[in-house]
Amino acid sequence: MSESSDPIALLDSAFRAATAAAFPEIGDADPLITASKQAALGDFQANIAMSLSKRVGKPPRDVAAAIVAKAGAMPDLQRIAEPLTDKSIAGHGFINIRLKGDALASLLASMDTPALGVPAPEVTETIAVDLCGVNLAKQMHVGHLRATIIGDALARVFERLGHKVVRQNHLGDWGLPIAMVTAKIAADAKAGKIDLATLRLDDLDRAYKQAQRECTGDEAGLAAVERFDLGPKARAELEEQVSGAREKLAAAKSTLVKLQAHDPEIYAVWQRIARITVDECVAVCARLHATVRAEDTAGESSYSNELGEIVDDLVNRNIAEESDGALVVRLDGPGDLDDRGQRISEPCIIRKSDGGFLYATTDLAGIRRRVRKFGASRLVYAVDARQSLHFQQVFAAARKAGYADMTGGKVATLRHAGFGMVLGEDGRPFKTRSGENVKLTDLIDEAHQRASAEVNRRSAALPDAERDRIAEAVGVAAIKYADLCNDRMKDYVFSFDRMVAFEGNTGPYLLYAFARIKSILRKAQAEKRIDTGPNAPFRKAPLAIVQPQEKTLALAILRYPGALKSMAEACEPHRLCGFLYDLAGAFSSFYDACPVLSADNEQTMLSRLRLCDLTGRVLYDGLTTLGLPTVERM
RNA sequence: GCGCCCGUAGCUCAGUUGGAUAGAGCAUCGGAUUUCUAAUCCGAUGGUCGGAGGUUCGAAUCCUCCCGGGCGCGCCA
Repeated sequence: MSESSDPIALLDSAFRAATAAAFPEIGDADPLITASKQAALGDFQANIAMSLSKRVGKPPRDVAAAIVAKAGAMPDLQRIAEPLTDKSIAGHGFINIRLKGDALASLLASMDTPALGVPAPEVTETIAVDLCGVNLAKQMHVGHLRATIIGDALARVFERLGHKVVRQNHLGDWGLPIAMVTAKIAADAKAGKIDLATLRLDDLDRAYKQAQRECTGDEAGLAAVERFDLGPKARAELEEQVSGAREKLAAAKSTLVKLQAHDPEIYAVWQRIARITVDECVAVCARLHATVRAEDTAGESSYSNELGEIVDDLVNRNIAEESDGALVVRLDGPGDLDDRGQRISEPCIIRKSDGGFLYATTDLAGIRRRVRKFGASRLVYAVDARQSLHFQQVFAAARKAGYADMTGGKVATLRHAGFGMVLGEDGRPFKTRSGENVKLTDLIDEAHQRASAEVNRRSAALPDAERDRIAEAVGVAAIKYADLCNDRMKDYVFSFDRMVAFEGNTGPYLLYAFARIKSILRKAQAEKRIDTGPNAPFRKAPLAIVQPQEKTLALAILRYPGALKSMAEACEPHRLCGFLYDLAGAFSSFYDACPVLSADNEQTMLSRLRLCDLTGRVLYDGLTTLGLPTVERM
């Protein structure tokens, strides 16, 4: 068992022992160690005395005094904490704890490894992360932003903690809407209107929308005309429109049949459309600094020949039943609870009365594949919060069907990491002026452009090509951090104007802190002739934690492993964002108050240089785990 | 009608297992650069934590009810 560098863990075990010694009748009790909110009171506090007071029948301050008497005498605690006395007890019975500078130094030193204090997982899991979720023949737009950014960040944190991650881009590439656009493209190609070889996603996007319109007849309008007898002209126009739409729809349905039968001509067109879509999606994700590769794509089409089998299986085992001609899985039984232990009154429909399958059927197949084929013990879905009920139904149905059962008797954890909407500054869903969805490429372009203006102004001396790279990184970091730093479940307001300031709690602020550290290291080498290579001696220099800013920085760094764990457990990237912002803030204060290269003496300089280096590595690691790009200077 | 999510400073948001005087950023005001990048730092102003009850030594946090906003709810995805 390696020594933990987490002060809370050390204090927890010490105070646990002290409490057991002071009150043997209680046995094991959580000492309730937390970081102090106010540095003036201490670094950490133990809140156990208040909670124990009633159980042992003594006033909280007396309980605290008894624990302090035992804890103060423990060698383990004496080594790391300032002496504990009655003065350590404050208020109702809070025990304030202050760590010694040299204890912080040795904790930092033990964390100063390539893993940065992050322990290997007790069990290496395979975790499937559903992310991105694009549709065939459609440009990635702001609706895919969060699914991509959040899903990628979650995938990264699981990987960082040592798990195996399977990314699944659940591509919407099957069904009638897809057949509509495929029919249109196939017809246009046959008529020589378009060239499949040079077709681009923009063309497909337009064709998709047009196909949707062409297949949608104004049946209600026609009915109204007939009912109210609004004249032969209106009637004729509507009849023509409706019959045209009916024709197109019939053509789409026949295309769907051909597609499902892998008709060579139609299937080739469809494959071409899929290729164009996936290539573009991968390219946009790369610009977003999100890892989504072509091989991470798992289209709905890839499940198409499993759906019948799944439905048969559920029917044969009496899990699904008929209801109004459709097949449903009822989920209102005692064992069919959602994540919060609530009963789900709405059944999960797995087959329509016309025999067609639904997205719930596909998602069941997805769960089965992820658990059985990939061996995933955890399934995480970064999908819009509005699909919450859908996922609760599908999860409950999958559990009922045993599709989440793993070999060995355990049941895979199914989790919907839902997220709120991206809003414009008017508080309504973020759209362009004309009401269209904002394309991600346009979003990135604008952030890049706005960042360029700043970079050109502030860093005019850097070469053009580097300035451009920095601007793109700053823009992308701004977009991603703005998205990740809020509570996932809430809607958030997207504002270039606020983002372009690049001040305060923003992605660029974090990048800036990192760039300043890199700058110090460059100067150390260039001007002080200090070796800053991978095995440089300064990386083993004794750390001296003396100034308040050094202490605050040290305490922040030590929280890193816990911050990663917390983000992964809650599937909440904003926890790591908060940590990184605290760390960057602690560094900025340190930077301001504690000269590094011009420190009073050599030891101080080397200690601070090592502190900078460690901070820089934690920042880099954390930013990378969130999926934010970094730059060496800016 | 039922269900889910949300409501914290002028604005945008944090707030850990229930813990001390509810915190940041932006905005406003005032300071800091002969010294490692001022995209920075230090300080000030700013609060009926939507409301009312309840549980508790202690509630923004847990429970109940109400108000307000958003989103869902059997054959779209």
